Amino acid sequence: MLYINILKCYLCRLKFATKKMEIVLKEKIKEAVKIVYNSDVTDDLIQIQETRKDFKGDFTLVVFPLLRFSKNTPEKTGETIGNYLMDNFPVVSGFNVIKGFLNLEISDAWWVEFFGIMASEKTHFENCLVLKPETILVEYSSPNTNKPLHLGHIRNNLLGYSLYRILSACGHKVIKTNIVNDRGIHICKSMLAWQKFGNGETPQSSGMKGDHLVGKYYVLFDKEYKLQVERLVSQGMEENEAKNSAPLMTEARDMLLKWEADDNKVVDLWKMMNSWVYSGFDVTYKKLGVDFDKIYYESETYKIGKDIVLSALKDNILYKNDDTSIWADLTAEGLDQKLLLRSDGTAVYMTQDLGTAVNRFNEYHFDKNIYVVGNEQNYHFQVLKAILKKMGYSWSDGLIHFSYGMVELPEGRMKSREGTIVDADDLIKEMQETAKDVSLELGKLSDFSAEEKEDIFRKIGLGALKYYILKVDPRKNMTFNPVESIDFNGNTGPFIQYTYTRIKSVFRKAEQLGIQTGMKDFTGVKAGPKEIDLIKLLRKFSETVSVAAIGYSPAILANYCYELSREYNQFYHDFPILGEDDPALRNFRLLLSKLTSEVIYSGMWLLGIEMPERM
RNA sequence: GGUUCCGUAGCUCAGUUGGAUAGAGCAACAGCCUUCUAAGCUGUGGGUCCCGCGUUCGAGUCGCGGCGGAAUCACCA
Repeated sequence: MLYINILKCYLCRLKFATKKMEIVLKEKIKEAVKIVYNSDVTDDLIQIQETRKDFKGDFTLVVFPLLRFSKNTPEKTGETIGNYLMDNFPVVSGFNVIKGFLNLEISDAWWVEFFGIMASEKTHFENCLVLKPETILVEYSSPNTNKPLHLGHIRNNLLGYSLYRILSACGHKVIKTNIVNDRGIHICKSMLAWQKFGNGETPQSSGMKGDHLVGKYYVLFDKEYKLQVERLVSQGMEENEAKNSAPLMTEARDMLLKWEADDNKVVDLWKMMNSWVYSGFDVTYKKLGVDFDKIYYESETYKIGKDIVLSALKDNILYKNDDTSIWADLTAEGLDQKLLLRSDGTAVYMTQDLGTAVNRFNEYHFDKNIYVVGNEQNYHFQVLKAILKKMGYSWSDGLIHFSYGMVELPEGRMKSREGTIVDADDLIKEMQETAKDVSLELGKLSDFSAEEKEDIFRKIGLGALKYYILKVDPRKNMTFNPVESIDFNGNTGPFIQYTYTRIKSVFRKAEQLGIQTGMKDFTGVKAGPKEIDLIKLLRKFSETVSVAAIGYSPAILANYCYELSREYNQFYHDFPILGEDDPALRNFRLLLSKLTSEVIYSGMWLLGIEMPERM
């Protein structure tokens, strides 16, 4: 009899260990209700959640929904079900009922065994894989070529790149794309200012990064233009008219027309200045650690957009105004009229986005096309989708605007006029320097070469910056506080990196002492509550990745990494690892540490954050 | 005015499909380095979850109505 029980117990562990405990419990509880109350329950009535820390137990059944079957008090019902599980499901080692909550205790041995299975999985992403992988385009960055990247772009790039890694980890085929806004009146402004005031200055001659040089002339245009407007207003002209007829503005508009007419001189200037900007962007992208599989240029897609608009006009999907401008009427969709081609025939932003979307679909036949674009463009994407739908492109349902919030400074929005734009290159540099200062003060890296040290400072500085931005829910506007962002304690990237390096350090020490690591023999180990807490948290990794993918939220993953690091540090503080005399327990703790470091590494990797081996 | 998003501790933020006494970090104060990295750990204080009504066994979470903030509604991108 005893033998049979042990065998039964063993079988049920083996069978259930690889499944999710919640699912198994659900089945067992269904069975309990069937047998004890002679009723069939639907899945949604059985709510299992992890037991809150303040109570004893591992999983909790909310019994309120089951009262209709038991026709009894919550306490009695919980007790009945608890007793049934105790008798029929050996993994349950105890239970208690508080109010309407049945707290189930899972045997420590089960957790240890489950941990063994987790530790032998090849990758930690195995359980994240989706059944039906999709082809997903992720568009991010989308810079203008008239000024350098700033803090807002950093959030955009980090979100886009992390989204790429998270979706890929779930088995999707993800293509990273970037659309460069390389045409339009704003580009002409920089070009015109350079032509007029530049005296042939180049990145080489000035020693300036190309994107910064071009940005300088964009600002200069604005300055000179404002002076002209002021002058006209003081001569008695009305402000709006002055803005329209200021010589610099009319010249810029002329230039755009010439550009669209392929005027050689203008196109050559445009090519030269854009190439400056691109080489500048490349440097910044590289520093940020982001890249792209395919780069689109508006200058190449706006004509496709024009063709699409003209053909839709022929099909009477669009209409022509008296002044020959072309519009979409979206009032039936609850939106407004939208201009698609100006009366002079030139394209607008929407025109080229239509072109890009169609172009992309023809190229990739994507299931989803995710636009990582700020929430200031919510309306734009609503309109884009509506127009494509109207034009009969059924795949427009797969267009997703991943709308993220603005980055504000403590004193409000960044404004170029007030010079409060936080430049991407400057910020990266500052973060690295701060990392350097902190590291040197702590003085733990004295045996490293200068080059190795710089690499560590870079990882820490960027880790701090990336984590600071990614830990916030992408949909929300966030405040960037320059003082707080360089804090390396608490809920920060460096804290997580530090936890990782601590574990690495344990293994280095083990090697020095000749202690074998990676031993999976820990039979009979009695794990403590802290260790089981860690196992529970590690177990949640794959689920967290899935949730982050479905919700398009790297923040969920970032917060998970933090929680795991905190949990591990508590464990690390209270329990010896290498100092543990019992070899089985030492093996167990070593493996627990190893798995933790791997999960932290994987989680941070999905965020695009590099981990130093020492710090 | 229309549409969308947001409102949680002094500050910055968590809070998976509605669940128990709402959590972290920073800042403040008090402890812990002769032992695997103190970028760590432990403790104390700090809340009208914007307000009201509703839905129900149960609402920070869902619905409606207010209040407050942001974005947008361009022949700019």
